Amino acid sequence: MAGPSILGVTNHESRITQQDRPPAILLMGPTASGKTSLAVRLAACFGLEIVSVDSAQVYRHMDIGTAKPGSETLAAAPHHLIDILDPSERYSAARFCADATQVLAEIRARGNIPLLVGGTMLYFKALRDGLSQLPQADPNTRLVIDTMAEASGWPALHAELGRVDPATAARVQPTDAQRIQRALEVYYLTGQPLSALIARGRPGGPSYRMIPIALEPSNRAVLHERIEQRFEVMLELGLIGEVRRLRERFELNASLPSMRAAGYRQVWQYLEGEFGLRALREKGAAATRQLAKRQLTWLRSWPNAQRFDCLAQELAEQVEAYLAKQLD
RNA sequence: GGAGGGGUUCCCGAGCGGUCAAAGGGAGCAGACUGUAAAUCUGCCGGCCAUGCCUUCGAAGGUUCGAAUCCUUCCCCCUCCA
Repeated sequence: MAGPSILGVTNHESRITQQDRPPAILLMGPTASGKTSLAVRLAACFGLEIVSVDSAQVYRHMDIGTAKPGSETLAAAPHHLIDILDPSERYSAARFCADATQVLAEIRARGNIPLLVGGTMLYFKALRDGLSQLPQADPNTRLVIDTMAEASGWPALHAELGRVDPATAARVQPTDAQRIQRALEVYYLTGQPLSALIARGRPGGPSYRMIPIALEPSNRAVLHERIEQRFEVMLELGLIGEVRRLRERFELNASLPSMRAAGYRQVWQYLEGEFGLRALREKGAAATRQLAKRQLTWLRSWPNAQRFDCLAQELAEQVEAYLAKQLD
């Protein structure tokens, strides 16, 4: 099931009705930019319903390392799409689209305005632009492809992709195992090249009037400091124990999306004895800095976003003032 | 005090007379991104008036057409014997 585009603005004729559509606020920012506290404040201030856009906070029992809002916060400001899966399960952009679509409809039915908050930029984009009609991930097919890759290597599979789907092969690196696998998976499942299915367009029209807000640090070094301190606090709060308990309670392995999340992956490696506590500190923080960097790359390319310095003292007031005008 | 080993570009670490601004890795920076996205991948990574020039391989000298690579002295670090 492909998720329809519910927030899209790609449809030109829809601009006329832009003002008629109900608003949906998008609060986007890198990790450690203070999204949660700002969201909680805005929700209280404007009576908004918070919808999490976060590929890691969807997992139950992954609380410390995902900087999930605490129970008191959640009680005061409920978040949708948090704690909806076990760490042994797999989520996806498409499932997010479907889930978000439903949640947004419910919020709308209640007469409320949604505040979508998070840092998973692909999910935001999928919501904005929609997703093409494509088959969902198939574990068996992926296993087959992995087996082939082990035997002949990813460049060989890239060559194979070049035969069945030259267009996709041309834009995917021979080293990009993940995308080669996905493209081949789509082809094996449907008999159609991924590029052909994508060429049919993305279904769904815009249903909401998006108000995109981007939080960006005016000083990267300060964000880095925040990230380092926060990872340190996570360790103090027992991140290692959290992962240890997850491993006892669930059937997990290092290749699951949940265990590849920034911080979790490094703790996993630490528990496997790959390195010590000192290296864990460095690697965990570095992984988080790199995540923030990729998020910022996404944010820069987001069109028409209202941008705020997440390090500003008056951030909350600034955003409040902006929103008050937008929702007027 | 004696015997060895070592100090290399932000970090780790190769190099051991020219093909070396110096392998590789890490970090960092920039970018890509359609069901794994907190993922995956790509490029850059001493400086510059830039098909060349300048500064760099602990410091200072020396050998040589030519040194990060050889010699001398000095300064640090590590191991071992005392």
